[in-house]
Amino acid sequence: MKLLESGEMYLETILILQNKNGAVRSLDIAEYMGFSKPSVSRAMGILRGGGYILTDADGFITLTASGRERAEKIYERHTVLTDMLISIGVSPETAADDACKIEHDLSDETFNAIKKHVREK
Amino acid sequence: MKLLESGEMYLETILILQNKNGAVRSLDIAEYMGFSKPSVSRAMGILRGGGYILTDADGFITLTASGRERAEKIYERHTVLTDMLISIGVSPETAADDACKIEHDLSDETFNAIKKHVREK
DNA sequence: TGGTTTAGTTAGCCTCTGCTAACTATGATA
DNA sequence: TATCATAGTTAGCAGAGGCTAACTAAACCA
Repeated sequence: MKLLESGEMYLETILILQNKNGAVRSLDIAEYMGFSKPSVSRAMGILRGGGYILTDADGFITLTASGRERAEKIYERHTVLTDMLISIGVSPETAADDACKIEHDLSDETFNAIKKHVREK
Repeated sequence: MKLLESGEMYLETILILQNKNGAVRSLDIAEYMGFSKPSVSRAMGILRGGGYILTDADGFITLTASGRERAEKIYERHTVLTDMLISIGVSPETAADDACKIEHDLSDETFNAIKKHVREK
């Protein structure tokens, strides 16, 4: 099952909320992302179907191993790209916004080159 | 009228083909982008409606002033981003592919910071 | 003149990913 | 107990942007 950009955004959000609050519910995700409950509900169904998350009887959501791996990959991209942009003079807010937009699009080759470049500065 | 990412890709392609061949028809665009004729036909209708292109009686397509401005802006982003990625060690082909994906997403602030950074190296 | 190729359009389908409206199920409270 | 709030789901709409099938219209050729 191929995970699209929106799926990656949801996984990343789950990881962020999990690190911040411990437990994550659909409604937290909806509030954080500014999306409606049904949008999140459907997305969770897709992520569940793809084996990226588990939902317990009380509606609490956890990442599976593959979900966590994917979420952490995207989150790493987010932080590295944001830092890189800030380091060349972009304002923190814009840097985070733009990192968010491009973190899903870059090839591994390009991302690794950027990461290496940032480290060597 | 708001131009979306796909519209920018079409405008950029028209500019590239115009610079390469002089005259541009829908079919050239379809072939270059790997899209079907109807997809291009509809996109040209939208660009025409937005005042970005003109089509003459023989089906030849030209950019209006605003279309050219927009196309050149994107094309500049494409070349600057590609060069930047190559300069940090990304292979030319991957650099062009990734530039193509992110050229539409970056804010002006971020793009200008990247451009400045490339020039100062 | 009649058939084929070429270019473009029209109609309509599909997927993705937002949305609202309305339902269900559960738990708390008056 | 009856009501209300909270969380999630279901049904169905919208728009962007691909697609195929099938049509039109012009040009070219035997």
